[in-house]
Amino acid sequence: MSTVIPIVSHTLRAACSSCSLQELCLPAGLAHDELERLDQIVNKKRPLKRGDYLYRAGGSLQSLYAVRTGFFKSCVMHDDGREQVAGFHMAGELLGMDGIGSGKHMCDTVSLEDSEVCEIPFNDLEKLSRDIPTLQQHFHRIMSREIARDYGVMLLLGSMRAEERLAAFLLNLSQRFAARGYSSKSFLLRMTRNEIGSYLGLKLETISRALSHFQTEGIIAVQNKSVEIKDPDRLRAMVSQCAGHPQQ
Amino acid sequence: MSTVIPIVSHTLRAACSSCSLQELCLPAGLAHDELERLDQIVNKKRPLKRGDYLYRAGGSLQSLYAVRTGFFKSCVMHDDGREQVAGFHMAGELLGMDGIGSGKHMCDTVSLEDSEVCEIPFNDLEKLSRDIPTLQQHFHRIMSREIARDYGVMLLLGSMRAEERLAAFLLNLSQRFAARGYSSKSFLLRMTRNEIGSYLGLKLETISRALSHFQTEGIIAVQNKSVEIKDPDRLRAMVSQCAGHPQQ
DNA sequence: ATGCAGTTTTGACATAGATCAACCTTCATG
DNA sequence: CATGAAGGTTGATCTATGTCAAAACTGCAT
Repeated sequence: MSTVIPIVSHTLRAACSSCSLQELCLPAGLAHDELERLDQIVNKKRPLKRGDYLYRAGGSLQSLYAVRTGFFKSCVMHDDGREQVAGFHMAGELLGMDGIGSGKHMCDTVSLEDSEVCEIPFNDLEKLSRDIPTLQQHFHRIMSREIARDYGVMLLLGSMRAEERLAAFLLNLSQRFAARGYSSKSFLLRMTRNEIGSYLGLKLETISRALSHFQTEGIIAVQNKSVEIKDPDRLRAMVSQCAGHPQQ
Repeated sequence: MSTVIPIVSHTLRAACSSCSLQELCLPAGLAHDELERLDQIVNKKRPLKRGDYLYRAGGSLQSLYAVRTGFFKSCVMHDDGREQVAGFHMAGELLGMDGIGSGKHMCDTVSLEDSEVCEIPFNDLEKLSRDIPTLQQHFHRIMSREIARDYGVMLLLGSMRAEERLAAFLLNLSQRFAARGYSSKSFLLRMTRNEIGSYLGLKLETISRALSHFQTEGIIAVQNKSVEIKDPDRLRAMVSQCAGHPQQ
């Protein structure tokens, strides 16, 4: 008797209906039968290894992607090669929305650790969201929240000093881990100091110094990629009222 | 014979179908009968005077607004009162999309000159866009383009030097005026140096010095609010290849 | 285990842009 | 037309953060 090993294609039907990220992700709020219709259009992509590109700037946009596991960065690039990290993405977040307007991706999105994504063909999503108002509304909310997040980053880049920016960044990560059921106090930085710096508009040395400084102040404990937040209140205080906030 | 002066309510039906901004604005690409259905839900609001708020951060979001005439700024505010201009808006642009996610506006939007807007009740827009795929697609493109624009601002704030930022800003204004049929070479700055500085993450003195410098270089001519771009190529060159681009 | 490339830390020094201050210009208002 | 407030320009100085450099650490690949 021989065992038949089935040949699987690269993409498999995903199952939003049984996914633990349901409530964080695109399907949030859908009824059971609506979920099943969403399952019909969402594909699970083969896993990405660290360093793999999910998509590249300029490539034509066919699908959006939801992070199932892992961690990503999105980078916008200047003509001359300067690169800026525009965001970090974790489980449940939707990627690719910047490319809908032009039909082409506007940034590179790269896996920072072994990751898995669900692929959502965009035409199908538009079609389905005409039928399912809850889905339509939720998709609009997700896009809008991306705009609101971007405004926050502008505020950070435009009017906060180095240590405030880093404090805001750590608090933001902490919150997002908490929302996913991980510890808000203790987590791993999946990205390098250089990538943090790029995101925050600072140089890697500045990030390194600021982390060291937070540590000597007893606000956090860092060792390599691992961070423990010891005094979240002081972190929060740094962000909101940096004494008269002189800039630069 | 007495002339009867009709009492008009504050909001009147708008007429996208006969609006000259049609192709820049929400109705772009709609067929004639679809346009008429859009007209049914869009209201023209009473004019705003310079300094009037279109909406305030924290206020509940009921409608999006399309700029019909005039000029606006959007400001995000920090807890401690620091304020950052997140964008400037001109005719044909859609405002308020940042608030859909939370149901509350995330920024203040203020008229910088006497202006008029069309009000688009958001629930009606969602409903109508389920019926009119072209409208749905176009709305998605508009939101996406706002995200893409924000990425551009992040790049600017995170990795460009003062004069590059200002050059990019002037070119962006120039382009947008051109798209509306105005001169791309010669226009008025509707905002103060302080507001430009806030948007670009710089101080007003820096803006003033950079403008003066561009002028002595023969790249532009400035007098108060009026700008003439004399050498757009050099402006473009400043943005894309600032010699090895050391940062700050 | 060993070596090597990439990452991080830390120090010394340089500088872009902030801050402070004085003065000038423009424009709205009585 | 006079007056004052807001906005803009310019100079002198300060400082946060960038730049450069060296050394230490980490972890993958032989």
